[in-house]
Amino acid sequence: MDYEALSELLFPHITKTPDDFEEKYPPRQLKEGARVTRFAPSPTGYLHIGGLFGALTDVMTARATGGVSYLRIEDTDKKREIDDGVSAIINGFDAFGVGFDEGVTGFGTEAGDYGPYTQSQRVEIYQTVAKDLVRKGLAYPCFCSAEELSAMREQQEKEGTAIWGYFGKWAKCRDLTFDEIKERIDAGQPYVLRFRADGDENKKIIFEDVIRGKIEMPENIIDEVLLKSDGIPTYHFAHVCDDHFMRTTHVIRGEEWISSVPKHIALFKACGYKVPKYAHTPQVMKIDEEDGTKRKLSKRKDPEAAVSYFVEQGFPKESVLEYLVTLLNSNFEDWRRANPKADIFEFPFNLKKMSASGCLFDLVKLTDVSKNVISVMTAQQVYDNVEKWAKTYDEQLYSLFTANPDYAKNILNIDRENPKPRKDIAEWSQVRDYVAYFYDELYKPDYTMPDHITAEDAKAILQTYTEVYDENDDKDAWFAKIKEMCEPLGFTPNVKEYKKNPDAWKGHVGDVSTVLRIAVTSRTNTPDLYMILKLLGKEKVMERLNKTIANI
RNA sequence: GGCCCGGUGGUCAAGCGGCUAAGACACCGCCCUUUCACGGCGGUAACACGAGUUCGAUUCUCGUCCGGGUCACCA
Repeated sequence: MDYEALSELLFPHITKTPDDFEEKYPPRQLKEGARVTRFAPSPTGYLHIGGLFGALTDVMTARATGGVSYLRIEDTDKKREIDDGVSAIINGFDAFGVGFDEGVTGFGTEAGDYGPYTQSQRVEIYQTVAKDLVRKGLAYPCFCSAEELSAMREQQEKEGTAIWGYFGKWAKCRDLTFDEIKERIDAGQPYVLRFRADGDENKKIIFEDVIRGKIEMPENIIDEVLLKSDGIPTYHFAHVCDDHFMRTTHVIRGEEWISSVPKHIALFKACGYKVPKYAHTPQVMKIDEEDGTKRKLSKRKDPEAAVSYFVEQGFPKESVLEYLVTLLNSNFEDWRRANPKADIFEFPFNLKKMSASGCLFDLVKLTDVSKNVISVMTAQQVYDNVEKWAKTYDEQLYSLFTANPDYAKNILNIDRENPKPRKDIAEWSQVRDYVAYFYDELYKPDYTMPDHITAEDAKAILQTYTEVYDENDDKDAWFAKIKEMCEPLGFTPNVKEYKKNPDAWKGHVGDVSTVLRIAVTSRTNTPDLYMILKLLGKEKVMERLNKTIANI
């Protein structure tokens, strides 16, 4: 077989050689140990939490080693592609402040010297490499139809062959003569380009996965499709060409790719390229509500898998990132305690410390992380975040806040500057309820008093308070007045005294405060009541006290 | 079915041949406290199972079981 002639027959339009691209994309000049990583999604839907998880792994690996991370769009399957797939990905990352050093940066824009970073624009590269492979006798055209292929597969299942696929005696087009090929091509018969595998199924290939250690698998014997009938590469071939010419050092991807590593290594070797290091990450799972089993988060079944879910719920981006990094490297939480103010991307992330087993996405833990994140924000930061969130997700809250930003900030600042700030808020969507009693528009009065307080006592407490209430009191004076009220009403100002002798009193100062609290906020639990009264102002406080007295 | 990955408390996880088997979240109790929250202290709770190697296995090997992945002109 004259492979040279075959390569010209198949790729008459390709005039470049792989060397031209070697020159165009020279090895990167980076310091020792710097890693080049990439996140390579296909634009088939919204960005989901697993994607964020993977991208974070790429970006943090590059940052921690002084390397480069880039975003490559794998749009080689036009059937599955959706219209705004690329923007969904870009916007998703933007929303979470995850930035790549190179690659696609927006619709039709990109940065970096190793582009284009969109596979559909790299067809010349793939075909140049493919032509070279044909010239070397390492690839051949295959004219088998989809029907023939599925018939082959059925036959293999029936015969119980250990391996399914296009190989050995099943590879009907493997040894076609030049004339046979030419005849079919001239007849316009469609074909794919297949790799001529030379692996031995009885031999093992061993590679070192950065996360999992040694993995041993049978050599690849399948004549994998390199170029589809439209001349577009398959994932496998594009992966090899792109990660070579983009000079990727570490291929970080989901564990579903482990089984195709022998294929990829064989391809890298056939092309004469250095094999990159592989790191196969664990999958993010969830418990299936129906059967209670652990399973991979699914785009279709799990709305919370979409990154937009967290945006809608109002989780700050920092919270989601912090939580995800605790999943990535469990020593992150220790680092965070030691470096409470540091930027998350300064964390010395280590791929090797990643767990190999799949982890459940734990919303409860996220909530805890988020409360901590929000608790150290300033009132201004919280306000800005809430304003931005509410603008799209809670119009009423937005207009209440923006009508009087200072009032809102003062509310959000209650107890916030304490050495140990409160941790009430995990998601911005909770703010509405948190501030409800500060706004008449949101306030739902509820005059229910605790069971052990009679209506008469509650009325007496409130009546007395209206008489002594002075909005100019400082906190000490204010509380002193409440204590003074106690004894004449049959309550003790001393909680310990009450516990010692509960039968002697109707209750203690805490109960008096509770009545007051309920009258003003309709809640038994609130932050500092003094500040609440202060912010509400005399007029509104008196109004609520009187209404409560009238309605108990 | 073949091949591969994984399996430490409810969850995330340290641990790499000898430990009373860390820590975080959740849960429970106590303390602090005008409520709640915060904070402090304490508690319940785990090495899937069976062989083997070894003086000694959570750690190494094999098998079983369970969970996951993969075997497309999808990525």
